[in-house]
Amino acid sequence: MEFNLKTLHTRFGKLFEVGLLEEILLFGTYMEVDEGHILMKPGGFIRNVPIILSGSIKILRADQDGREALLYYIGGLDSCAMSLTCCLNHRHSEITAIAEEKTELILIPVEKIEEWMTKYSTWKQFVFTTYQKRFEDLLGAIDQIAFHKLDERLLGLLNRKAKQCGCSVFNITHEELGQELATSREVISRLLKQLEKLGRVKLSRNKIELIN
Amino acid sequence: MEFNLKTLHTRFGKLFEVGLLEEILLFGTYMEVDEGHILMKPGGFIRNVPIILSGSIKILRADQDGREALLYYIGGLDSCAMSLTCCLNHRHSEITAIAEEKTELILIPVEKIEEWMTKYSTWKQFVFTTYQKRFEDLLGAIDQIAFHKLDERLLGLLNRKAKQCGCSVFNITHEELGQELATSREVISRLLKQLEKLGRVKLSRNKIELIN
DNA sequence: TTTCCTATGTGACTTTTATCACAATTTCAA
DNA sequence: TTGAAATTGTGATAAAAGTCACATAGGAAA
Repeated sequence: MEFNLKTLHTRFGKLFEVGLLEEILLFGTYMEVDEGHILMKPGGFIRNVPIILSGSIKILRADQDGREALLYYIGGLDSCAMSLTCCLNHRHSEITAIAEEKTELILIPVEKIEEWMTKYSTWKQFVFTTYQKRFEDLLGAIDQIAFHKLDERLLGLLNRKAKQCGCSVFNITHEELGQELATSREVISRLLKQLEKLGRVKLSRNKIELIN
Repeated sequence: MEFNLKTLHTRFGKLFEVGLLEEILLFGTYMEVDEGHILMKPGGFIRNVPIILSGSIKILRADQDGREALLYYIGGLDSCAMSLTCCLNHRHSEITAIAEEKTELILIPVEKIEEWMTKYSTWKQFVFTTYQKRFEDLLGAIDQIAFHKLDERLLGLLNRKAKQCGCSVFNITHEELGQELATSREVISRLLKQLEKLGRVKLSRNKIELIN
C-alpha cells in the first residue's frame, strides 16, 4: 500500500478525523509482514501499538510447557488491547502474536497513544472500542474452552478461520490445529475424520475444506 | 464506613488527588452489600462503575445452559473493567458479579468516568491499571481452564479464596465449588476427598479447611 | 525411480471427567 | 422427637480426551 494521506483516508473512512490521520502518517510506521511472522512473544517489551490495515493476526496464550491456546484473531482496522495495556502500563507482553497471512499494519509509538487520547476524541473512542472488543474476544475464548467439547471447538475454529480469510479451504496441518486448541495431533486427526464422515469437512494432505 | 473526605483520604492514600476525592464524595454513591448480593447479571445495563473499598466481588461467566465459570475476584480499591468497557461503550453486561462477602463499594456514575479521565491524571492511570489487571486476570483464568486439570484448579481456587479473605477456612458447599469450576458436585466431592487423603484439606459439612 | 521426510491413520490403552443412582449424614424446623 | 431438606459419600458405568506405538501415504529431491 502507498502510505500517504489519501490511502489512509480511504482505509479509515470516518473512523478518524483528518488531523489524526496526518499525525498517524507523521509518527506511525507502515509495515508489511508475511504469514508466520512473529510480531510479539511473551516477555517481549512493547514499544508501539499496531493497527491492522489488511490481513489478520492470531493471538495465542502459552503455558510454561510450551503448550498454546488460541485466544482470538484481530483483523482489518482492529488493534490489540494487550499492546495497549502493556504500553500504557509499561509492562511486558504475556501473549504471542503471529501473522496468520500476509498482513499490513501501522505501528503507533507508545508516547502518542496517551497524547492522542486527550487530543482526538475519535482516537479515545478507538482505544475504548478496542478494549471492549478484546474483552469480548477473551470471554468468547473462555466460553469455548470452558463450555464446549473439542469437536465443537474444532469446528468453531475452522469456521472462524473461514470468516477471517473469507474462504473455506485452509492449508494447515493437524499438528498446527492441535497447537491452537492445546491438544495433540492424534486427537485432531480423529475428530477431523469424524467430521469428514458427517460431511462437514473434506480432508487431504495439508488441506482442509469446510463444507457449508 | 463514614463516607466523608477524611475516610476517603485514608482509604485511597496517594492513589487519588484531593480534588478527585472531593468529586468522588460529591458524585459517588456509597453502598454496602451482604454476601451473595448480586451486583450484576448478564444483559443488565450498567450505569455506574464500582470501586471496592473492602470485601470482595466474584466475577463469573455463564453459558446459555446456566453453567458458570469463575473468572476472577476483585478486592480492595479494585474496580471492574467490564463495567468500564460497558459504560464507555454503552453496552450490556456479559458477566455476573456477586459479593463473596460483606462488601463496601462506591458507585461512580458513567458520565464522570470519561470526564475525570481528561481532568485527573490519577484517574486516567487508575482506569488503565484496572484494564491491565483485569486482562491479566482473564489470562490467568484461561491458563487455569486450558492448561490445568481439575484437581489443580480446585486447589488453586481454594488458595485464591484464602488469599481474598485472608483466612484458611471457608463456609462453602461442594455444589457451589462445582458451579465456580463449571463441573458437577460429585466430581468436586471426590477430588476433595483425594485432597483430604493427601493432607491438603480438612472437610466437614459446609466447611473446608485449607492445610498449609 | 528410489529415498526420505512430513503428514496422516489407527489400534490399544489409560487417565480424566461426567453421569446416574442411591445411601448416609447433618441440620433445622415443626 | 420426628420428619424434611440439604449436604456429602460412593459404586458403577460411560464418555471424552490423552498417550504410545506403529502403519501408511504423499510429495519433494537426489
